[in-house]
Amino acid sequence: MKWTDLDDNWCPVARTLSLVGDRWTLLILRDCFLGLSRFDQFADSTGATRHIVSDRLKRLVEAGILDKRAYSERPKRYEYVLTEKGHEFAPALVAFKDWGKKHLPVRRASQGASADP
Amino acid sequence: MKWTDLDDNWCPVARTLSLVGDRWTLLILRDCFLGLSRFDQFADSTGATRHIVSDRLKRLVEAGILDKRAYSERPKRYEYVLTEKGHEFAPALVAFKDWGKKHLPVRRASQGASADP
DNA sequence: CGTCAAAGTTCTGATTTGGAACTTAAGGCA
DNA sequence: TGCCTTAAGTTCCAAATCAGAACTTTGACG
Repeated sequence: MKWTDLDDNWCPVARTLSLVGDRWTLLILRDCFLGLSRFDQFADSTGATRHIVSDRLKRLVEAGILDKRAYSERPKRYEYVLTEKGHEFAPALVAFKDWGKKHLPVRRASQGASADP
Repeated sequence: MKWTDLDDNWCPVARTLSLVGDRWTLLILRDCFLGLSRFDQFADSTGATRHIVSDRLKRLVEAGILDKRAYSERPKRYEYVLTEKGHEFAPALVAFKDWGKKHLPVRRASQGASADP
């Protein structure tokens, strides 16, 4: 079974997963909530390949979770920002964050600041 | 980058995703909250292949999210139940459910009952 | 004995991913 | 002018993962 087949599942959790149920998509969304908005930022921050970033951004825009808009006309440059629908996804990421902080302590520092977003 | 490399990321969301950041794992967890506990139930309910179910249950048990225990000695038969750590994952699934119900209405009935878990 | 059930494991071919290089369209600078 | 840089992707191939079906094991049932 392909995961996109879940999009008409009776269960709302399954439908949500058909859209955002993979790690890179969710990491990109996390980045959006942290204020990142550009292609290279997502690629650098998540560690996903450019190929994956491209694909996932496309999906998120199609789904109406992100809005793709030009912030420069010449040369054409785009940024991705959360729509209202996207913003409403916040509780899920907060739940992930809370659970991770409580149950998955870091063993060693791996990268980035130790800020607490 | 492999997704298991996220397990020591500074971000708790990333660490959580390194463990449960794939659709089948999250669907299996949903099933646990719905009261399912056996291998074949997970396979039937999620539509994942037995191979995947086997792999994901192994991970979840290793992570201390599920507890594997025999409910029959002869023949040996096992069931999987949420640990306390697993139960505390509920808010994340509830957030997914709420978001899905609000933003992803079903277009056609695909399977199962229309209950509202 | 033959059949069934549960819980997996194994096999093979298809799909997805990872990693790196390449493209396009300017801008800066020497 | 020519060369370097940035941003946002796309393309390529090898490697990893997945889907689907069949097979295994352990015992119960009739």
